[in-house]
Amino acid sequence: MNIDDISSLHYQQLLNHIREIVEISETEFNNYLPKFEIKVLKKKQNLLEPDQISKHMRYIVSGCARVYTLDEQGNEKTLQIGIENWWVNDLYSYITQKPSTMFIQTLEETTIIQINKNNLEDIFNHSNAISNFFRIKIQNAYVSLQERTKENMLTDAYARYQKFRTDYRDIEQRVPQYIIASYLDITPEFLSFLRKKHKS
Amino acid sequence: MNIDDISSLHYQQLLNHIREIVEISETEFNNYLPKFEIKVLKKKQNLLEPDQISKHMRYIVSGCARVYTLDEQGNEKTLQIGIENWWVNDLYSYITQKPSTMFIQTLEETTIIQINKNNLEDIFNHSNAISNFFRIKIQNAYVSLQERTKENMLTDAYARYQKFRTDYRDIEQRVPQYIIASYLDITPEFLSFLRKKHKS
DNA sequence: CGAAAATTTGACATGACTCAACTGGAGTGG
DNA sequence: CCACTCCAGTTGAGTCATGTCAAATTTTCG
Repeated sequence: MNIDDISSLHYQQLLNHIREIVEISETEFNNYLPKFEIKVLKKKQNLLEPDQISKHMRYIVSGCARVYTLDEQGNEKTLQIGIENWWVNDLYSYITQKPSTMFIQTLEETTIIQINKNNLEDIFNHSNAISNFFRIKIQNAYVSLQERTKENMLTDAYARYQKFRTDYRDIEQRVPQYIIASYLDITPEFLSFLRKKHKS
Repeated sequence: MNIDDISSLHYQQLLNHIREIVEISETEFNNYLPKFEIKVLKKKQNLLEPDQISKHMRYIVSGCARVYTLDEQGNEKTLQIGIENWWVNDLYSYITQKPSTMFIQTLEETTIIQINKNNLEDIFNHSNAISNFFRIKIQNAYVSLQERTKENMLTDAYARYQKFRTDYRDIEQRVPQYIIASYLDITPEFLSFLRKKHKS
């Protein structure tokens, strides 16, 4: 299998992903293909760093990445973790085109497909399907984030941990515990303590 | 001024609000007007209650409302507070058409304009402007919610209170302190304590 | 195998909660 | 227009969830 075959597999995966939500023909999609670019990153590399402006929408083909920031004491706070078929971005920076405060970091060797903001907006003007796809995606992202906000307000750390384990079983096994702790907004020590306490 | 004049003022306000974000002609907008309905509510009335399905997008013309839910012990947790020119909804229930867990409650006498989901989706199919308007609105809502999530993770209760006061000065003066506490995810007693402690 | 990274442990500190009592206004009815 | 009630806000004592820091242990990986 040569490089082009592999690329075309990746694009096929993206097309299938889009087709889970909207209808779009392969020929139409192929028109836009040249605007999407494939990137392969090693583990622990950054797709975005603080003070940079997020210029792309990014889709994970394979691998794993997270969005995190630092508090004043330098502790990491993870806002999002994504695997295959997730989109990862700092939408704040992408939408406003202002400098980000976030890192987007790969947690494994990761392949992404990304598209530049201007190019994507061009596509929005031509394609109702793509435009609808992203509207629905953002809607869904909003709803999950609201669910998470609610969870954070309603339940204690252990309940949140359990929910994380059931909702993201596949993620849990692939990322170190200190990152899960930083996603749950607790210290690694406290997560360790909770695991021990509830071991049956 | 008769009732129709007042209604038309309200619709005019909505049009101006939409025009802050997208371009749309008055004639086009007038086509959709019959689908929007005006409602006036007294203080402390509910626009939505748990187990109901949210069937409308709701725009506040005047007054004030909040979205909140209850934890197991029956404590109120406020997820959103809105005043004139805000949209209030439980998007989870609206988008999925599943039963809500939220109350949407007026905090003052409040006038809203609302539109039924099916009607709004009809409009999406006819009007790129309206469709874009809502895409952008939801994007912005996502970004603010992410900012809030970040704030909650990064800063302590008093910092959050201060930020609330500067970001929403107009809201702060109109809603009781226990509701602000429930928005900040602290108890009213603790907010009272913080205010005293930092009084200069 | 050895070094670095991740996890666990334990002692102690603290931010935030609970509960109960008290204070002070705002609204209401007589 | 007073008296009463009721609700929001305040106070304080005691408690609990979670954090901090430092050291010990285990795992990962070059």
